Amino acid sequence: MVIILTVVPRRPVPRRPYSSGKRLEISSRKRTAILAAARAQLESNGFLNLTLEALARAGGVTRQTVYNLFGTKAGLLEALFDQVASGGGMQRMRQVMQQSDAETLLEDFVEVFTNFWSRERLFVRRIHGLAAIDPEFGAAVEARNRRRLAAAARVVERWSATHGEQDVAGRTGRIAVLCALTSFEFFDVLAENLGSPRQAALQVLILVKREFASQP
Amino acid sequence: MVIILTVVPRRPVPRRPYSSGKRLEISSRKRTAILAAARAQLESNGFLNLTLEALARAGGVTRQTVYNLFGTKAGLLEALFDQVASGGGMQRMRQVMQQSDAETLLEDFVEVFTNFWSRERLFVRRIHGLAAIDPEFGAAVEARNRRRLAAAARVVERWSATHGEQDVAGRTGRIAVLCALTSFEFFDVLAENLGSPRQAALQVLILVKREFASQP
DNA sequence: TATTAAGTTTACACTATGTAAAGTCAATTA
DNA sequence: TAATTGACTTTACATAGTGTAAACTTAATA
Repeated sequence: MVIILTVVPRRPVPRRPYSSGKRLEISSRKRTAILAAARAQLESNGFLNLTLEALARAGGVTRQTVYNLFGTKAGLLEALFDQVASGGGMQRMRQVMQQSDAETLLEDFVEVFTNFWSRERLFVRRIHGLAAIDPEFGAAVEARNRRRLAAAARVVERWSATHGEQDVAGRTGRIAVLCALTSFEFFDVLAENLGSPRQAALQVLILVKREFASQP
Repeated sequence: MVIILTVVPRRPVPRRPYSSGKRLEISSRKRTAILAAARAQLESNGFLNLTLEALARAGGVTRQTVYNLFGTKAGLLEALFDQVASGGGMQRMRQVMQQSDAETLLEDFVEVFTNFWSRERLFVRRIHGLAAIDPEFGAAVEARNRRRLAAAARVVERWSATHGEQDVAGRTGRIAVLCALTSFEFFDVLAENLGSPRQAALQVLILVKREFASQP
């Protein structure tokens, strides 16, 4: 007869409330420090040489603390990804989409992305690279791209409504082109070849306007 | 007193010739099998889950054989990269660049790349992704991109010569745009959004032609 | 002042890369 | 045909990184 003992709870049930405060602040500061270190490391040395050991050292904590805060390496990257995306000006998208004038909407749409790609260029390059080599991670990034596609669709529809043109086929094509022209990958290659992100942003706007001025 | 013995040579100097033949064939077949397995693995499961152990199993050899043949994991990837690049139709570039008619040259230039990106899409995506996350590997890929930039420059110059237009500033801008429009990254995003590589290739050609028809 | 939770310390299991050296065996050559 | 050769295997080991577990430390809180 086999007797299986129940697992002993590691942390006893608390018998009186304890909502931290100062301790949570310290914890949060460490969290921020680790994320900052991860970002710097990722941008300078790339992903393959990014070790949690070095990260913990740079953040002034132990490797175990990193695991306590983020669970796994992938979890840490996700957290970093979210932090940059939310803090990087992507929330301006909402205001922009409220824009009523179709022409201004288009210009602002382009500007929001070229701005973001420009400021977070190295970081986004690494993240998208990671998505390209790893299917699992790629799925997470693809979800965000779909949101951009949806936004692009609304921009095109707004445009078509005021300019009263384009059949459905032409419209979907235009959405795809707008999406591709405002993609990070296109921006990055363009910036590389033109020598500066500023020039690339201008060029993207020119190409987008040309696309919308064309008659299919 | 410490006595250090000299290292015994592991493989004695051969005292009679021995140029294999059939054995080299077997070796070469195994090499091919390993590369094929690496490619399949890379395309389906990505880079992070690519282990030399699984590769060796798939190729029907030992892990040590992989090391004998390719040195390291990076060496194996380089070999695979070279194999695909040389065998994938990239050598057609030379013929294309001989083309005298500027219009046809431009069209063929675009076609060579969209063809290649189309056929080797997943593979190139992984390789470029790897270049994006790892600075060291990135340098190797960048060298190839510079070659494409040089080729694009020649195409633009040929065009400007026959069409007798464009100042130097306009020409360098056009080179950058041509390069960006024919880049893999742009093609990949476009194919994703349009639903097929075929459509993407057509769209790239349209955009390139529009760029060259424009007056700056 | 006892309790609580965050963080540290220490230890371990597991996986993967890379190196080293002895052993196997079929193809080659004298 | 028999010794030689070299590609491959087998076995072993070193190193590095990820991830888990549990006991211990310490400062903030009730």
